[in-house]
Amino acid sequence: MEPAEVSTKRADAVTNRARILEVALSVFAESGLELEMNEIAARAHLGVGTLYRHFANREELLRAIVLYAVEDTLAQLRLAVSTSDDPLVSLQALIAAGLHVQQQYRPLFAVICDPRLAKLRDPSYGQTIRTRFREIVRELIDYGVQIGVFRDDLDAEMAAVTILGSFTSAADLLGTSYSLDELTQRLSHLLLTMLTRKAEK
Amino acid sequence: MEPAEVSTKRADAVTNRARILEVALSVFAESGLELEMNEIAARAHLGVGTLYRHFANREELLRAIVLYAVEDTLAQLRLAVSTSDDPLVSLQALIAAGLHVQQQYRPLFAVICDPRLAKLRDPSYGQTIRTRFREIVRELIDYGVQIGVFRDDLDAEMAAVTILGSFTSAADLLGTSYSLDELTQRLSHLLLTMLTRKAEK
Amino acid sequence: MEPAEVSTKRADAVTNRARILEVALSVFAESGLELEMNEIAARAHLGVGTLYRHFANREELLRAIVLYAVEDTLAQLRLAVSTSDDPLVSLQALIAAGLHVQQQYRPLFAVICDPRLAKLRDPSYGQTIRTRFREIVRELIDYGVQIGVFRDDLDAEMAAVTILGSFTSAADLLGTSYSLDELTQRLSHLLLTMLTRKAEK
Amino acid sequence: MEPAEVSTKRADAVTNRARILEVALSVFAESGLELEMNEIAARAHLGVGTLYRHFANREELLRAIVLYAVEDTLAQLRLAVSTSDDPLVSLQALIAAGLHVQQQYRPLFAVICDPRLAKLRDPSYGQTIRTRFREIVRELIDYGVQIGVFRDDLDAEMAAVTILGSFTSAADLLGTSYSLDELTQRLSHLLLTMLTRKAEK
DNA sequence: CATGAATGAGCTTTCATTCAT
DNA sequence: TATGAATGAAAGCTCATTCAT
Repeated sequence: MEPAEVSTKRADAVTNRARILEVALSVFAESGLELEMNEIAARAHLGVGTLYRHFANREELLRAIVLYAVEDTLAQLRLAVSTSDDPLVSLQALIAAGLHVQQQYRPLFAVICDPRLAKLRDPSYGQTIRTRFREIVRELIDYGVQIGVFRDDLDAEMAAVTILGSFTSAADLLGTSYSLDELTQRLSHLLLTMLTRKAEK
Repeated sequence: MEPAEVSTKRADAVTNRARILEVALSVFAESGLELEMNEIAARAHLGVGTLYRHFANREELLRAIVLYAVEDTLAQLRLAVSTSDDPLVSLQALIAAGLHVQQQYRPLFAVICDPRLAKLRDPSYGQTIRTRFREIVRELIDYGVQIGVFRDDLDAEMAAVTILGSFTSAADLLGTSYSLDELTQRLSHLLLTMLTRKAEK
Repeated sequence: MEPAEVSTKRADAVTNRARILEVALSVFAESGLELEMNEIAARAHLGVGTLYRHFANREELLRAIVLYAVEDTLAQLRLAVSTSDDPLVSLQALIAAGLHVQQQYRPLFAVICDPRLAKLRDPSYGQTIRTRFREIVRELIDYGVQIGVFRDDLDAEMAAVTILGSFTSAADLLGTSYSLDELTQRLSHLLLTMLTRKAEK
Repeated sequence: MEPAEVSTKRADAVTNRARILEVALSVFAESGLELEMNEIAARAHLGVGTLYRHFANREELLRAIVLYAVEDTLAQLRLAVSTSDDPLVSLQALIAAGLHVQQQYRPLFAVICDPRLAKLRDPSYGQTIRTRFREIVRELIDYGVQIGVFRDDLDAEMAAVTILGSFTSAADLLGTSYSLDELTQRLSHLLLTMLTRKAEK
């Protein structure tokens, strides 16, 4: 059925790195930085030696995992933001993406501020990541303020940080009680309410 | 032989448990769930054997640490909230306490959603903690809405979650760039702005 | 019978380092630099963990072994040389000691010129050892020449090297065919013959 | 299909075996018995699989290396000895060859007495090698004594062993301080001095 | 045949836990 | 009762060997 299945071994070799990373990401989602090489090998139906052929050691694999998860998350958030010209629509998409990504890479955000991450990358790496996350949301807010959809009395940087934090805390504190859709609905509603200046008097 | 000595030893034992916990908390703040029994014993100037006299095993010590940190955090947040009848003042105090506690027990919040925590307690424990955190903030919001200080179009539960999340994310994403005071000022201003319905037009 | 046997555990702790070194030396004599931590632990009737309590890692243990064997060998050779004022007697004692030490620390001399030794010690270490070995024999020769017992037309440095080499090669090439005593007798006779100028004509 | 191609392949195969052995010898000269199959394959620009086509396993390769080095060394020593009818000239040539071969196959002599070598060959092999080395030098001495060039009061067997040992120890103990030529000059001078009975008084 | 990716036994090292002192 | 040396299960990593391509 699948033409990729024809050449079993050499083709596998090419895709094995991707397979390992895929498995490693899911193990990471369960165990965080404490993932075990043996477990990844077993789950990928590979010998440990094969793991070490693709990633020289545990650290390098962790680096690859974090890099992948961070970049993928950033990509998902950016994509969500760019789906529409309407900041309100973009925000909703961002929230959906933000909550979704919490499920996908559960321990990622815990790891971003983990002191052990510093050992994996140069110290500036964490700082850079944080800035990149903030900037995505911040640009959306700035744009929304600029075209008059969001209120103009916001500390955009802090608002971006609060929004990002709401993804994690909504998933953590309410994720077991409500569905992802419900959370998305309610968080969208709340953030839209607070970010827009309702017509009053 | 001398009863005075016995009671002294008892007193030492009590003191020891407190000292261990104190030391363990500071080790926890540095290393998270990966803390080592030997390090704690050494820093408490005790033999490991003595450690095991107070905590049957590593798990129990971790449970005690998390319990202590959680209860202390809840107490600090509750105290902050109860400092004033004015929800605006309470909110500011809550934010200051929330940010402060992030520094004090850095890895605690990362750990609350750590899959390994589930092994430490019965599954309902995490749920209970989450509810207790939410309720503190939620009551403040409800009260503020009730007396007309906060806007009445809020999803109080979700707002509570967002506020709690903003503590962690502000500390994580901006903690290295700004002082605790600055963060407190700016986050207070932002949240007050968004939670109150500004008189307009 | 043995009073040392009374206090079983704590006394052992004190002597354990010596026990490990003793076992390690005999394993070293069999396997050279390739000795295995597990084997040493097993032969010393200790858990591996105990090994690592006394020697931080394999390298440190190897360093200790080589240091011990080298110093012990040097001491044995020096002691032998200093047994008598008569260079002829000293030489015989040196030869006996040199052959004996070949049995005791078989792979030691192979290791002294092993490139891996350089990783254990600073590069100058090997050079220093070699000089110290040479000097012991050289001083004996110089003294013997000085008091007219050895012939005066010798390259003392090279003669020292040749004598040292004869210990290893005699043990290697003839050690399986003759007893240590026989080798000592014959090598002594040969070297005395060659180092002294027989009255002739 | 084409016989020409077959023979080409055959020729390649033969060349390959020689190339592998050549590479293996140089790796052996650097790393001794610890040589790695991958490194040899890489340095020979071959896949490991091809290595295993020529040598069934690591042991067999080691056997081939040692066999080659030993036979080559024996051949070089024999050739040196047979260059002249004059034992004095032969001895000088032997010394030059002996020191040269130390550089060429540095770890070979260390390995000859390595306990692990015993596993590579039947126990008699080492014995046989040792005898063959000894006999080369011994015959030279016997001949020299016979024609009155060397003194007649020598234990020829032990003298042979001492001469062989001087090659290794001169290379080990002085090889880093002097050139090969210098060592050859000085060792020749020393051994000639000691082996000949100087005309005196 | 040549290849080199895959394999896994085996080695070093760590650290929670025990127990003789 | 406090101590910390001893323990060994378990984790990371290497490298000789196999086998599908």
